[in-house]
Amino acid sequence: MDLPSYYDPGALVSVLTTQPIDRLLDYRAPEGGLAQGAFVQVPLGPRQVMGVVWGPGQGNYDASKIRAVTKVLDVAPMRDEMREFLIRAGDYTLTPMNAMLRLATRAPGLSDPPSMQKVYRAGADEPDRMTDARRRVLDVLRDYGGLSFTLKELSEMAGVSTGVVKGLVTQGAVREEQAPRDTPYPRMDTDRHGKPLTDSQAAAAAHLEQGMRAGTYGTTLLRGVTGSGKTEVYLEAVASCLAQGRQALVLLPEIALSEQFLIRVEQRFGAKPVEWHSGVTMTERRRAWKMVGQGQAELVIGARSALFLPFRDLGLIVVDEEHDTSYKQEDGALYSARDMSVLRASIAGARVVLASATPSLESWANADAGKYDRIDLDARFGTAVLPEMRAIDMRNEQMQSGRWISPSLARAVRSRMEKGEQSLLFLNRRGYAPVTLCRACGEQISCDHCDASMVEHRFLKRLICHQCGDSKPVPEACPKCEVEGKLAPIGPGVERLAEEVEAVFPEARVAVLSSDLFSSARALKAAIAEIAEGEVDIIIGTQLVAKGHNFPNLTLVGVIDSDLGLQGSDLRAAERTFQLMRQVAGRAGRADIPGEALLQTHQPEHPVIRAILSGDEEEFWRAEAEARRAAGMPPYGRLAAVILSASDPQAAFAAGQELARRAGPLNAVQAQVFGPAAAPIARIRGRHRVRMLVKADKGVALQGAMAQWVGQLRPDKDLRVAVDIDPQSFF
DNA sequence: AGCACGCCGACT
DNA sequence: GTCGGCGTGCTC
Repeated sequence: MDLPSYYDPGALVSVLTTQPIDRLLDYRAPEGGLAQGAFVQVPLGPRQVMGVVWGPGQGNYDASKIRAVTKVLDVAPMRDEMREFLIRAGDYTLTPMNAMLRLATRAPGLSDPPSMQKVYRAGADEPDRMTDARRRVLDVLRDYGGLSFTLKELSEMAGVSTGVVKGLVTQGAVREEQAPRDTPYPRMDTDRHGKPLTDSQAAAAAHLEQGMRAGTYGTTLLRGVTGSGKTEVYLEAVASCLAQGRQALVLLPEIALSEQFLIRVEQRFGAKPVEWHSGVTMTERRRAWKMVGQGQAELVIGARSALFLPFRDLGLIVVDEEHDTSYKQEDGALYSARDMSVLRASIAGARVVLASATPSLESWANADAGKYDRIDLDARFGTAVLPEMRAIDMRNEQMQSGRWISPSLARAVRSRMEKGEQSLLFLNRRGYAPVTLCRACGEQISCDHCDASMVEHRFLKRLICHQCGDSKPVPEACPKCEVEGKLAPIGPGVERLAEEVEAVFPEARVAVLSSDLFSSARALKAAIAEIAEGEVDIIIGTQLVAKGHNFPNLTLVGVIDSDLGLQGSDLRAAERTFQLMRQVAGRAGRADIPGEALLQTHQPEHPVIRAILSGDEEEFWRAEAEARRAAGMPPYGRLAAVILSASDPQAAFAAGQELARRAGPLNAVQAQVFGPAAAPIARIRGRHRVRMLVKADKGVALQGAMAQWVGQLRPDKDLRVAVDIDPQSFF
């Protein structure tokens, strides 16, 4: 597309706004003209809204009604590369452009004039009387030749009160100036050296650096078992990218964005990188967004939304824990941050590193097909070795009812405790009990708004719906038959497991790591630090512990229910279980003591359990890939889902049936339609959900057909239609 | 998204 | 009579 780079004052331009209007609006360029891609504020009815100059005016609107752009915002214009990325990502995910623009402008106060602050630098005059305190202030300013500081910084550095600085200002020895509050980030020092690399790490790093030097798009799958030093390896690629003067982005699942990780990056590059995630303050967000756009932020460590930052010259995207399902989620748009990273990089001429101990089948298949390079880091860093993994066949264990720790597992834990080592009991279920049943009438307490079962949380003394977050006190009597004292918890959650641990190991120091038990990230960090220092004998944890914490004294991992996630009709269940177990097992024995992982299972001969125990991942992937290929399932076929939701269940279902009848656009591309059927969670927040599934061959232009197909539904205020291309769960 | 316009029920 | 419910449609 050939667009002019500049529009003269009074010229017609088309503007894409963040308002849900599915077309461009024409405006007149203001005094001073407009750059292509400029971020602007424009009048829309009685309001002022944000937009981007998208191209020349379309001229299809009554000229007398066309208004002028109000003002040009003080931020770098959108680059063509970003524009193309938004268009293609929007086309792929069937997301309207205004929603794409909202993703790309998720920083507050972009329309505000640049916020200023007072800064102080050396002045021309000498003070009339020199004192000790004044001397120190002037020394600081001289030592940092020409730099300026805020009042607080300067007085603290000089060790004087702010009054001293003010006094020097009236004397003319210090100058007070206005400077923008959004300041550039410190430069990364790529000459510092990281931890010494092992031979295989050095070889992997060299491979990535060679790719970086090519200066063109390319994706590498970096497969490395836990503790193999993936991070050190990809930080070398980051160093090489920064040394070329290009920007780098490291994406992490939100939960893995820990202080620990940031400190590691700071140690490597001598300065803090830019952070981008939900916890970052408004002012910092705006600063980050602007500086990234000006190329004055070199390295961003962020959650998936960081992918939409306006990089000026992006050279590398690292997607760490690339298999993590939280990369695919809705925040206004349904997109996979992993796939979109590859798209963005291919447009920007950047490299991608997909890092994981347990890659997604999609990435494995892309590497297998030669679309991605692949590097395997198998050697563990230092002396640590992979844990020994064994199954505990629960069919042979003497289990009491209401107990979940088998005698074999208990023996193993006890023996670790005697040696002063730590054990982790893993159960991926928050709360006390997943189900509360009435023993009088059989009623199961479920959420009033969703179809999910309410989970008892005994620490909080409430029943909580894990779907919508609604909660209520645990009732005394059954809400259906009103019999008192007959409600019984069924099945284990981590809280109940903690109770059992206390009964079986009364002398043990126990910590429960579950996201809902910590009010703040700080509390969680403190608990993790305590565990790392050996203050705990037995750790009970949910999925939370499967992500990158290092507990050197942890030598035993017991998986309470390895069968959780094997059953069910979700095609990805096997893959998820495999990944999770490899990761949890990877917690054990990271230091110099060999670890042990014990999986409690009722089906030790299940292929997934066997593959985990054998450690033969390639075999697992190959078998799984073959099954998917035979079924025409992703990544060897394509899927799309439609979720229809309405307050009236009949309305949602009727819309689904209408779509099923009018499948013409899909038939045209030989796609099959399944459904309508109740969605996995058929009710969320009082809205009834119906799901349709579309299956097509790979290589089919599915988006166009889907858009046409869904477009046949006449708009209705109550009915909501969401299309999910490449859904993660299928049923 | 907002906000105005507009066309029908219970109040001063 | 008229205040106000929120359905419908427009915003360059």
